[in-house]
Amino acid sequence: MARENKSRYVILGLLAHEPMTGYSIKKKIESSISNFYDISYGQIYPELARLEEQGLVVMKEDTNENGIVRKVYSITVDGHGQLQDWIAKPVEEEKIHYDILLKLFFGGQISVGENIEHIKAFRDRAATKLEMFEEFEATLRILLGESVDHAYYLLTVMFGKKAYKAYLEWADYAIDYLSEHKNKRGGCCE
Amino acid sequence: MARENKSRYVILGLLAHEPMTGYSIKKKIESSISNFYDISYGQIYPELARLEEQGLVVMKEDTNENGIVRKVYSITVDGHGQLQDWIAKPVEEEKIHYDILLKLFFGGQISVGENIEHIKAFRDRAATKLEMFEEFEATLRILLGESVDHAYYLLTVMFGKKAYKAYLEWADYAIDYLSEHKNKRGGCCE
DNA sequence: GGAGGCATGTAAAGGGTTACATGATTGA
DNA sequence: TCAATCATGTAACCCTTTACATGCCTCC
Repeated sequence: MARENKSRYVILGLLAHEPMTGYSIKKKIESSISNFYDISYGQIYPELARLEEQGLVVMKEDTNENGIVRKVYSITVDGHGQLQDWIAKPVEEEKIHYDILLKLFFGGQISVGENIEHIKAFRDRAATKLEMFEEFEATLRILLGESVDHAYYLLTVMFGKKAYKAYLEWADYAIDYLSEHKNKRGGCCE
Repeated sequence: MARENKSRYVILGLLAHEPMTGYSIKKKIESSISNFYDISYGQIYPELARLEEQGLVVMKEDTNENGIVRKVYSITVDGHGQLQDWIAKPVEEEKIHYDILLKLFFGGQISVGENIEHIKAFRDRAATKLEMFEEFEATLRILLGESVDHAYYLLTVMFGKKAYKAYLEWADYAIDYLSEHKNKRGGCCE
């Protein structure tokens, strides 16, 4: 995590599809991969400037009828090359970095009830996300013929679906488990 | 992610169990929560100094028979209070931040074969981790009576088990899916 | 008139990794 | 003797978030 400057490749990846402004890059990320990736304007604009300097993207000012200027960026051949190199490189090892697990690991420091509340909140979020991914899946399966990209997008959505389904099942299990234990013995902190 | 200085609470959490040196804190993390949390010495030592300055831990120099000094840190009442406050606070929303999903989202930029290779590598890692979690589970179920902490530890292990099982199933599905597509149409980049 | 979206940025601060630096002990 | 483990730290650098700053347009 952190060493590789993913933001630059995500930006290049989106520009490989179509020219965009910094603002639209942000919006696109929010509407597509926000579940797997985050970015802020504080990263996008300086990164676009750097990419331009290095010749990986080119900027064209687009003035509309009202005289408002938008900076539209397009990917160059060099940029495309670096993008492909990055995508083809071996995938970084993944790690589960969830607050819930860290806090649960130290769960003995608070009451069983508080731990259950934490898991319930997690459970609700997982349920919402699962629904969302299921809707995405339905939509995508209809659009599937249109472009090869949709197949890859679908695979990421399927990951989300299967992952959150497992998370939800775990949460139900964990809540049951702790509820039982809470009843069996009074607990140290109840 | 990032705004809350988790490292300080993880350190406090471990010190709540027993006094430790910076070095042993690192080792403990590696042998227990390394799957859910990472830390480096570059974080531990300065953080311990800060915690001491703020009175959340106290340091005692422990000189052994050879005259070697170890700095052993213990948590204070204040430290314990802040630890509990943190654990009791609502859990941060979790996000799936996996390189594999980012690269797969841009999978159309490389060949189907390369994408399959990426997923296979992911699959193998998931299989290894799943096995590891299953072994942890078996060990923990035996030790379960010893301490309340083991129950919470078990829950995090169960999460790992269920998560990686789902990841593994997804990977098998994704490999099949792409293999089929590869055979159906030549693909743009094959 | 005001809210919300479009659009572009900067600056400070914080969190975290990597590399460097050092040195003793222990077991093979 | 050599590698590994115990043990403590610093410095540079990078990535990222948050907050601030600005201004136009459109729709209600």
